[in-house]
Order: sequence, then C-alpha cells, then structure tokens
Amino acid sequence: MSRWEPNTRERLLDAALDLFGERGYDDVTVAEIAERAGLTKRTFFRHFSDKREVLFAGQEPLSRILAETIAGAPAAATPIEAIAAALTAAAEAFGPERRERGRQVQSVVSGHSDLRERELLKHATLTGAMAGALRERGVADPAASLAAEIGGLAFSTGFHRWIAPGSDRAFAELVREALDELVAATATLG
Amino acid sequence: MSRWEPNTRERLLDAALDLFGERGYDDVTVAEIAERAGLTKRTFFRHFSDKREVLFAGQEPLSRILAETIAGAPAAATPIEAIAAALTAAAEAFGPERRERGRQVQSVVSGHSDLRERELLKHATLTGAMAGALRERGVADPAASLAAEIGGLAFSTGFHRWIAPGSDRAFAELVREALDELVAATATLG
DNA sequence: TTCGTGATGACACCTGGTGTCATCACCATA
DNA sequence: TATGGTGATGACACCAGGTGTCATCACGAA
Repeated sequence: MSRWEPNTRERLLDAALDLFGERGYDDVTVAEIAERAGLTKRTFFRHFSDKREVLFAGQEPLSRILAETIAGAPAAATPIEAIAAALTAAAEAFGPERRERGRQVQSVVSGHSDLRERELLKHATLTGAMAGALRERGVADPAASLAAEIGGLAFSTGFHRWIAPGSDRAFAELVREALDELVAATATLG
Repeated sequence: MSRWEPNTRERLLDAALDLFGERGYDDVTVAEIAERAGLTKRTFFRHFSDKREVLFAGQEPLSRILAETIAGAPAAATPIEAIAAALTAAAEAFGPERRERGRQVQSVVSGHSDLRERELLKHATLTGAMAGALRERGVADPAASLAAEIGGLAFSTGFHRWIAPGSDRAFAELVREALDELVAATATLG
C-alpha cells in the first residue's frame, strides 16, 4: 500500500462532478470537493490550476492530435481534407464510455458564464492549433484561420449532437457529418 | 456642484488603464484603481461586474447594432451581404478617436489568459447575435452559424489591422476588406 | 420644510488562489 | 540495516476579488 490512496486526480474529478450535480457549481467550495476526495484544498490546486479547470481536464492531448494529424496529412490534401482527418482522429479518442461524463460536464458548464468562458478558451486553443498546423503546411492566412474555424464549428456541433439525449452514433461520425454540412453551406452564403 | 465628481465610470476606466499601463494588470488591485479615481472598491464593483470588465465596457451596444442591421437588411440580401452591412454599421461606431484606447486595451488584454477569456466571451456574444439575427431571417442553421463566424473573424481581423502601428485607415474599411478576403478564401478550402 | 431617492462610503465576510514549511512513505545506495 | 534523497501531501497564514448590508447625504419634488 502506498501512503496515499491512488488516483488523486480522478477522485477529485468525481467528487467535483458529484457535488456540482447535487448543489450547482458555485454553491460548492473547493474545500468541499477536496474534503469529499479525502484531501485538502491545497492539494486540489496542485492538480488543477483553478476551480474551473477540473471540468476541462483531459482536453490537453486534443490540440496535439489535431496538429499532428494535419501535419501528417498527404501533401496533396486540401485544407478541408486535412481538417477532416484531424477531426476524425481527435474524435476517435472519445469512445462511448466518455459520453455520459460529457453530458454531466456540459450540463454544468452550459449554465455558467464563468465556465462558458473557459470553454471558449479551450475551443480557441483547438482552432488555434489547427490554424497553426495549416499555416505550417503553407496555407495562407485568411484560408488557414477560416478552415480552422470551420473545423471548430464542426467539432462543437458534432459534440452537442453526440451528447444529445438518445444519441447513440459515434462522435467521429457526427463530426464528419457536421463538417460536410458546413462545407456544403459554404456555397449558400453569398 | 453635485455631491460627487461626475463621470464616475470614465474616471474608473481612465484610472484602470493608467495603472495597468504602469504596473501591469495583476499588479494592480481594484482598491488602487478606485482610490486613484477618488472612490472605493465597493463603488468600482457597482459600475463594473468584475475587474476584467473595465477593459471591455462599451461593447454592449455592438450586439444590438449588429442584430438590428441584419434584421433590417433587404429581404433579397444574402447572408454575407447582411453580415457585411452589419459589420459596416458596427465599425462606423469606432471613430479614429477610439483607436488609441483600443491599442491600450489590446496591449493589456493580449498577454493575459484571464483577459483573453473575457475577450473570447465578448466575441462569442457578437457572433451569437449575428447568428441569431440571421436565423430570424430564415437562414438555416449551419449557414447562419458559419456566416456569423466569418463575420466575427472579419471583425477581429479588421480590428487588429486598425490598431496596428502606423495604421490610419478607417475601421469599417478594414473590416470590409477582411470580409472580402474571407469570402474569397472560401473557394480555396477544398 | 419634509420626504423619498440614488449614489456612495464603511465594514464585515466568504472564497479562490498562493507561498512556505513540515511531514512521511518510498526508493536507492552503501 | 542504516541513511539520505524525493515527491506528494497537510497545515497555516495570507492576499485579493467579490458581495451583503447599513449608514450617509446631496438633490429634487411636493
């Protein structure tokens, strides 16, 4: 046996989601989360940089996957093709076992301005990673930002459909569908 | 003479920008800002909902202008035409006298994660207003969100060019140019 | 004169977040 | 076995953002 119980981060995450579900995000203090996990406030902040971050942990690898997939796409691939490959690769990291937690997190986040802000920052990080990787491929700049923005929109749309009640299709499939719709819509704008 | 000096909000805003410029955003406390304006911390929070908000005040009318202009666009206008009209109307509210303050604010915001978050929230509010107004016009949803996102990108791009050192062209003109470039880029994506 | 109103000050309070030091299981090495 | 280093944690003090609440006081209306 080790000195402390293992899986500290996971215990904190579970405690936080439980408490947020019971009493709402801002009626729960960090000290309470830590206490339920058998830890102290100070330890919470050693694992999460702030109270919001506990709801967004685990998104760090996504940027990497997106950027690497775009970088590794065939030289002949168009920006949208590269984005499509990247979104597929990223979405495949979300198996059905993550759907329920996605629902829980989203239901807490969606009602809270503070948390919406953090969500937008994460979203911007993803689109920024995509845009940067496209520029590395030589895509010039209005096009790179635009393609990345479309990719971000597809990701969000797909995510919301994925966690919608009754949904049982794969995340990757839904994202691809959303991207196709967006590309088709491109022709109707102007 | 009134009991208190007038222009409370403006005095707080000036004090905040001065102090942020002198010592940086997080080495300045709200109490110090209030003190320089001859007020107290409590009064600061009566005028701004939080410390960050002092840097983003005055953006409230923009959403309204965008939405109303889109709503009032000719029935035959395409989504991009409606967006273009809205962006022009909004950008015309930014005369050259606001450019220097724009630079100050942006230089404080750009280095700070907390402030970037708030900026993203404001940005999302603007694109949300545009997307909503387009839907009211009967634009179906992938297209409405996409057009709004393009509008948001044009606005940001134009803004950054407007405050760039040496820039002397009108904000509205720069935004229109950015929008044109984005629409052209649409055809190159793939 | 009187009364209501609105903006402010004063003050206590909570909570998120940080700096710092002590503690103690674990591990490597002698 | 002994010894010393390391890493995660606890304990504790502290700061700053933000809020609730009550008192104050100029101003305008009646």
